[in-house]
Parts: sequence; C-alpha cells; structure tokens
Amino acid sequence: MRRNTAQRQTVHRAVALLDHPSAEAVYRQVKEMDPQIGLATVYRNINILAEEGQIQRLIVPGQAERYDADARDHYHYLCDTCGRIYDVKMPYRPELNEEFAPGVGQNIRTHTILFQGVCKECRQKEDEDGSDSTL
Amino acid sequence: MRRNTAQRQTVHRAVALLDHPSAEAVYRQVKEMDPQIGLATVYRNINILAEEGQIQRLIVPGQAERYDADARDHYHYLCDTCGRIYDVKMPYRPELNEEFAPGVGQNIRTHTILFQGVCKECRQKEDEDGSDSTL
DNA sequence: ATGACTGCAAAGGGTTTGCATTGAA
DNA sequence: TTCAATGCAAACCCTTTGCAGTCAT
Repeated sequence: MRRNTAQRQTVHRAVALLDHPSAEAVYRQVKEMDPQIGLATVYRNINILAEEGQIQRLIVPGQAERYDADARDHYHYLCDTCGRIYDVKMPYRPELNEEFAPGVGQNIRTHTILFQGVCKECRQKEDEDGSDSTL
Repeated sequence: MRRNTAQRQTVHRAVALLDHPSAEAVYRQVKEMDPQIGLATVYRNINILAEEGQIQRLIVPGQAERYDADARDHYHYLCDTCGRIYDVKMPYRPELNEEFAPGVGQNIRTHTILFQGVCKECRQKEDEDGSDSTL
C-alpha cells in the first residue's frame, strides 16, 4: 500500500511549480519548502509519480531528464541554445500510431515528438549581440 | 585537420554492422576487428561521426544512447519489453515543422518521433509463455 | 615537426541502492 | 504493529577528460 507522504506531495507540487525542471531543480525547489528532504527522496518520488502517471518524464539529448507536471500527451520543443523545453500547442495525434502500426504489425502504446531549433528568445539575443558587436 | 584514422573507420563500420547499437555494443564489435582499440577511442569517434552527420545518435528512455548508421531523417520504434529499436517505415514529415512553427514564432531545425509499445516478437513470446503456464 | 589521435586510467554527472530509522496506515 | 518511505552515503552506470605517447600529414 502506497503512503502518499508529505514529501511526495511536496515533490509533486515542486514539479508543478517549475517549468520542465530537472531532478536537481526539483530538489532545489523542494528544499525551500522542506529543508529536511533528501535528494534520494526526490528521485524516488519523481519515479513513483512518473510510474503512476501523475507526472511525465522527458528525455532530452545531452541533459539530465526533465519532468512535466502536465501528464497529458503533448509534444515538446527543445531549444538547442539555452536547453529550455517548451510545450508545443500542436494537438496530439493518436492517428500517427495507427498510421504506421498496420505495416509492421507492431503494437503502439504511444509516441513522443521532440522538436528542436533555436527559440525566439535566443534568436533575439543573437541579433542583439550581432548589432552590438563593435569589435 | 581531421585525420580519418583506421580506428575511426572501424568504429563507423561497426555501427553499420550492428542494429542501433549502444556504445558498449560498438566497442565489443570493434574489439573483434581491432583488439587494440580503447573504449575512449570508440566514444570519441562516435561523437565525431555524429557531429559530422555520418551517424545518428538516438536517445531512449532508461538506456544508454544508441547509434544508427543510417543518418537520414527517419523515425524509430522502441520496444518497451526488450528495449530493441526498430526503424519506422513511415516517411519523414518535414511539414510537421512548419505546422507548429508559425503559432509560436519558433525556429524548427528538425524533429524526432519515438514510437513505443511491445514489439511483435515480444508479444509472441508472451503468448507462448501464457499458453505454457501450467501453474 | 606538428598537432590530431590514441590507449589508459581517473574523474565526472546523473541516478540508484543499502541500511538503519521513521512514521502513516 | 507493520512495512512503505525517509535521509544519508556509498555505489552505480555511462560518458568524458587528462596525460604521455604515437602517427599521419
């Protein structure tokens, strides 16, 4: 029987409070809410919450795993420059699963899409840096 | 100036020979072709080949990175049970990039799709195990 | 002769695990 | 009372790095 401890609730709230945080970021947030809490507890609870489908685990190239308090299926965008993750408004397309399943006779439970590029904010910074460049 | 060493060629051939191998698997294969080679050399060359676009790096949940000698854009399917990665025949859809870009004003360089489920082979094994179950 | 590359071993980042203890049911 | 959960430290896995030596150009 699972125990729904104060720590677990705190971890869940911390994930919801932050924007696609890493475990480390969750830990920092959680520490402010409950300085007693340990890193292992954060990891353990993140894993339990993900397993229960209450949060979503995102894996991104070259970085620690990130978490998303919005557990509904949706797509993500990763900025190649700042590493930030954005939610993509494009609606989830369950039909993509059927579209490829028949051919291979495979069973598809889900799919994820990760878009990548340089986000608006980073491109603006680049522009500024460009015009400011008075070598 | 890059040197295109024997080791680099061996690593490239090993990746091509195997089916979405991990670095560890590449290392084992490479060892058979050239027992002298070191693990760090495999990692360094994998990174160089990926950087040059000659192979593709795949990241999958809960596993080491995998590599694909087919560097062309295509989608992948990960079996939740055996962890094997399959190429998906569904053609790449560059239009997905435009489809979401206008709304957010984001710049999209590329996207990846990872399908997940239990592969045909694993489902057959499950069936066999099921019918054999004579508790 | 140069400097990119190598092999080795050690270090690094991120995550999990063992253990004695605590606390929710 | 019980056993899931905690906090801590150590262990773990995967990957990168420092270094002295090597080899292609």
